[in-house]
Amino acid sequence: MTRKATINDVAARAGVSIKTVSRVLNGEQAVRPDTRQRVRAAVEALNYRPSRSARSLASGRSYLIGLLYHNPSANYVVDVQHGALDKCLENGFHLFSHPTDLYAPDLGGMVANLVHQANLDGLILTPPLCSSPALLAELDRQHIPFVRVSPVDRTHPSPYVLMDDVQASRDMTTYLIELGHRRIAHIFGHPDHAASEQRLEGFRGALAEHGLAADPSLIVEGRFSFETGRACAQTLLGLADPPTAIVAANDDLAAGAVMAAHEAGLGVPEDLSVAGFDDTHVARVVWPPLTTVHQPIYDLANAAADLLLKRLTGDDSGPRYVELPHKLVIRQSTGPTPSD
Amino acid sequence: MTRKATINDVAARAGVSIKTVSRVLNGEQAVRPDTRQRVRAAVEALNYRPSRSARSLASGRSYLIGLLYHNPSANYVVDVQHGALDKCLENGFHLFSHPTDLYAPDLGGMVANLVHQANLDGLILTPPLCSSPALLAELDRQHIPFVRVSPVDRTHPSPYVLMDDVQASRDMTTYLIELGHRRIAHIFGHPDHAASEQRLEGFRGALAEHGLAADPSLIVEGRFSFETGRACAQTLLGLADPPTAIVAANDDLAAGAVMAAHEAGLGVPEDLSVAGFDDTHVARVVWPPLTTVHQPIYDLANAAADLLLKRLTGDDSGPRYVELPHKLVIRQSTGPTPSD
DNA sequence: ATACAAATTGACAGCGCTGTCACATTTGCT
DNA sequence: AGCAAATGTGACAGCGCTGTCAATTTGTAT
Repeated sequence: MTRKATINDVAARAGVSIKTVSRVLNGEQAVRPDTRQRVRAAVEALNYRPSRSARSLASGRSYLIGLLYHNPSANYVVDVQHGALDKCLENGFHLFSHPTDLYAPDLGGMVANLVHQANLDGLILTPPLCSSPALLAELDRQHIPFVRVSPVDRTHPSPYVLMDDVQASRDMTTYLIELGHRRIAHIFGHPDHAASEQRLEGFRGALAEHGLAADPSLIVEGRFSFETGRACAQTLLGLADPPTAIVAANDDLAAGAVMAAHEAGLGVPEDLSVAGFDDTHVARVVWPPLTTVHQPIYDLANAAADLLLKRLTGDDSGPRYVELPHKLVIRQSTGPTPSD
Repeated sequence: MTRKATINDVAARAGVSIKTVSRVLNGEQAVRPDTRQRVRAAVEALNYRPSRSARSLASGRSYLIGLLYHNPSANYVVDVQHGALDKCLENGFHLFSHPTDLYAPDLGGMVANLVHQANLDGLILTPPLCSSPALLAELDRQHIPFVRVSPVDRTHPSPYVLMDDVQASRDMTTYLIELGHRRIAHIFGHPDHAASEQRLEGFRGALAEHGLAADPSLIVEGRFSFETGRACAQTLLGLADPPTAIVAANDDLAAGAVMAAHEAGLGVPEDLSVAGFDDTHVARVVWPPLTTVHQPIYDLANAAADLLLKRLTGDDSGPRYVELPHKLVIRQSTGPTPSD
């Protein structure tokens, strides 16, 4: 292996100046097709890769974007990472994933510091970080470009991608109603995650549409975790008139609810239907496998990265936001109303 | 917000040359304490952060290390990432996580290309990548420094961190034997993952130590997945003389086995004990929660990064490898032999 | 052909840092 | 006190690329 080729080697081989090589590499217009072709060939022949550091030092941009998350679900995180990473690599960027504490006293400052230290060109914010007003404000103040994944506040001018949580929840609830359920409970997600509100809203909407009363005792607040799901379900099942179905705000909660049913000697779905949300790994690893809403996490992240990169490269022609479709995944944790 | 401070600003403020600032920043010895102090104060006052690109361009190093994985378990991946990232940040490095296809035709070339393109200073290899001879050979050939997490081949000269899989498996099996089990099955992990062999070895060792015969029909090969665990357990439970306990090579397999037991109408642990391995999220999310071996993934990755960074910064004084302790986590999926 | 605008291309100066090497200052000894 | 050996410090030349701006070539309308 010889020394790594530099732009000078390419220029020499193509018989042009380094500036022209630079032009070709950066897709600038003012290069004649045959010159462009010659440069491309030289790049190919030398297996030349521009140095990120040099390019970054000279241009002021780092070709690095950051993905920030504060999320207990490893599957969510990994899917988001892959979606964003693939798009970045496709465009010659790289991705830094970084766990970030939503509750940090000076969240905005921390993040801004991270951005400067690593010299990031932009950020992808996932829930619940994307709904921290303090963070958004600080990023705006420092002119740090960012996109949001599944935000709730659609008024902020930054680009975002999302799916329709309200509609997805409404669909799921409707599905259960159509199975014959009348007493349907909801385990609320987590107060920090604005999506929780939307899932509740969809739940209520479906009930209302079908003329079902919303019994307040059938709405209990979890924390997006297995343990809280279990506790909430225990509460629900201990009611004088317990529900025959539960719509949980995510899969972990649903898994906890399934466990509580088992513990109470109830069969799922014979005695109790349980629906999850997100279609994470867990949904296929509990017994019975969960009926859930498939959230296109990879695609959301991919689209988010796309939106951000377009901004960074000065292409403002595209849309400011992207909405991706959800899908109901019917598995075995839901069934008809118990016939007793 | 004014323009970001550069090394020149710091030097001016401290009344020294930029070279001296550079010395202080890089912990070089030849600087008098009071000078050092003055520089530190200036850095502090200006909230100065060296530019990664400039430093990297000038020094040839990138202060970036890569974490490569090919692993279906998101929890494993996320834990490894955090362990490595924390250590990197602690040392002014950054971490670049990258999924990598073990089966890629030219794995070595792909990785070498990635390393050059992103200009990585070194790599952390997780299983099963760390046991690809072709990959190791190519990295050696290109003089790319790397450390391995949980390797099996201890003869390769690269540093590594691991826990004792054989002993852990032996401990788990012994635990089941002490609960009274005599017919104990093993669901083998995945042929690509060398740890599988070790877990099998520990299993066999424990049996032998207690004078128990190893019935070949009680050892079935899974693929570290929920689905294969379920299928394997179905096979085992269909045997004329089925086992009363199963030691699975990871938690997903164990979760699948639990599901198979449920489907067969067997209670866990009343009729069948099931033990997992790794103590991932899944272990707490199935019913009943799994008895398993806690693998200190975060700590392993942290130690791996430490080993690598020490090498990179020229400190060869430390050990070449680190072994971390495992721990049995007893939950509710295991119990005494059924008394029938 | 001629003049002029437009399209291409190149020369060159940095970007902010580290490595080299020369110079200045101290220290340890006789 | 006097000198060599440490020790501490600075000047300066890049690292490989992009931005600026000027120079050159090409195309087009006379």
